[in-house]
Amino acid sequence: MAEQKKMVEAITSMDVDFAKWYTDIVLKAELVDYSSVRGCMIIRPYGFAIWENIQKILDAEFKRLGHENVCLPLLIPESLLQKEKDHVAGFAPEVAWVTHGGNEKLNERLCIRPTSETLFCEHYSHIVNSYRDLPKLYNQWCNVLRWEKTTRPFLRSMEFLWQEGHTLHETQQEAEAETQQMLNVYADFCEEHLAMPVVRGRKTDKEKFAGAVATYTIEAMMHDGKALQSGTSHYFGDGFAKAFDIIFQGRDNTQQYPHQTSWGLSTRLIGGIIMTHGDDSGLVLPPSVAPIQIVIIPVAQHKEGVLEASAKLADRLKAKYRVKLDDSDNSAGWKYSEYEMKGVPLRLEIGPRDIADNQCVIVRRDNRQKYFVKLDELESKIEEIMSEYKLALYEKASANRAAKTFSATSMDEMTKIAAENSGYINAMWCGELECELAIKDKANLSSRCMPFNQEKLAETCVCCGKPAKSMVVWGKSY
RNA sequence: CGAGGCGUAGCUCAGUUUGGUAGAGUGCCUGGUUUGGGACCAGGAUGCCGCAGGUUCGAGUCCUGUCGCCUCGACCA
Repeated sequence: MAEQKKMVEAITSMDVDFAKWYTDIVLKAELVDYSSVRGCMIIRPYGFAIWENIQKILDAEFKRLGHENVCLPLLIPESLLQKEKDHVAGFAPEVAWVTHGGNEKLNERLCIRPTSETLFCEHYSHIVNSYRDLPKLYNQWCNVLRWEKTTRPFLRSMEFLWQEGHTLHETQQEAEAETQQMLNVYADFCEEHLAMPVVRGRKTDKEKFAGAVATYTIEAMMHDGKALQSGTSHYFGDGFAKAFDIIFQGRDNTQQYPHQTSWGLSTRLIGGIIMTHGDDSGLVLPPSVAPIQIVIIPVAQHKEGVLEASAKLADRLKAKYRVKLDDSDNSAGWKYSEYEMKGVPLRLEIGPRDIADNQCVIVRRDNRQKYFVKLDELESKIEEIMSEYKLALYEKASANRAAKTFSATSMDEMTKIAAENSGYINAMWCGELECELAIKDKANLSSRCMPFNQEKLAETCVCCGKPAKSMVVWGKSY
């Protein structure tokens, strides 16, 4: 493994100040710029390209599973938002209101969507009449706004981009299966495309979505041991349907309420990618979503034939990869640092010596390992290196998670571990809110989820000692 | 929303204690030499000192207010 040396003095080291390291990367890799509105970020081309790649992959998967894209309004009338009482109670503190149209005060305030359940419900109530109209499998890619108190680029911005799937089903079983299916779509996407291992599980009642019967989540662990809720999928039962009068005539000729789901994944995930794979030289991107997968850097480019050879390689690789040839006047060393900052998975160097030997040099972003590759076998070698690279990212992230996952069977043990470490603590729980609050109070940990992969660590609740109902992953979250 | 920190050149910041010509590094532009890990030389451009009031002969500096950003808590995708 090549020596890991910090090349870029401009970034704060992640061990010194992880939060600062994060903002340094976000700005210096040109993912975002701050805007003049608090908490709202400008997503720059390089950052947006990552999102577009995420979109492309997920959108294809949604459609493969039968979902259709739609576009609903940005504004929600207050009366509509108010219809489901748990939902409005959950979101009221963080909605922004439009009160005027031009100079005229509106009769009814309009809320800027924090999420679109209510809009989908209203629409569904118009278009669903029969079981033959079901299921409805809609999704939209859009922006939403939540009046957040503390904001950070990607991780928690007031306005953010996401997709929200909203589906209606004839039966509970179908809706529950949809909820699980979509959670797995997210989880597989994270693991296969983003090289981010996730824990799949269910949220406790305290942590679940406002108005949901059940909320499922995928939790990723960041490099500093904190958890990031990276995607959620909710089962609503027929609560929203009742509140919004969505009624269909069933196969048995009776009036019935459909069962509903929603699921979402946001630009927050980009923050997750940064904090999962990044290092002191900058961003480290998984190939699936990297805007540039291979950067070609001509060495001694003023010498005859170098630029021509570089351009030829770029054309050749463009058939299969997102490639950039940097023939700017900056020195080769400058370019190395620049594209490391930007997390480009592979760097291809080609100079006079390589041309003479009919080869090029390929360098991996994650460990700077160098490969001397004959041009005849370029594509096959790149494929090999790329898949090793991707695997290495996944393994590094898994190793970090394993090293920072603990378990506890008593409160003393739990508080001690929490005080000395950052990470997940697995512990048994009785299911009572009281204990959840007590754990927050004593160990400053919140429940991240009740994993589907349960392990019986003890018979009793870590907090109260009463019989335990499930194992919970506890931690600190973003 | 609580506690703390910060707003001066594109960026990072010094200058504020003790009021008196607006600074450095980096980046940017021009020309030349370089080019296998952020090159070098020479020349050049760039400021409503966050904003609004006030004190003063004079304010980047003092006072009041206000807006914004960052960090840590509380709340949340």
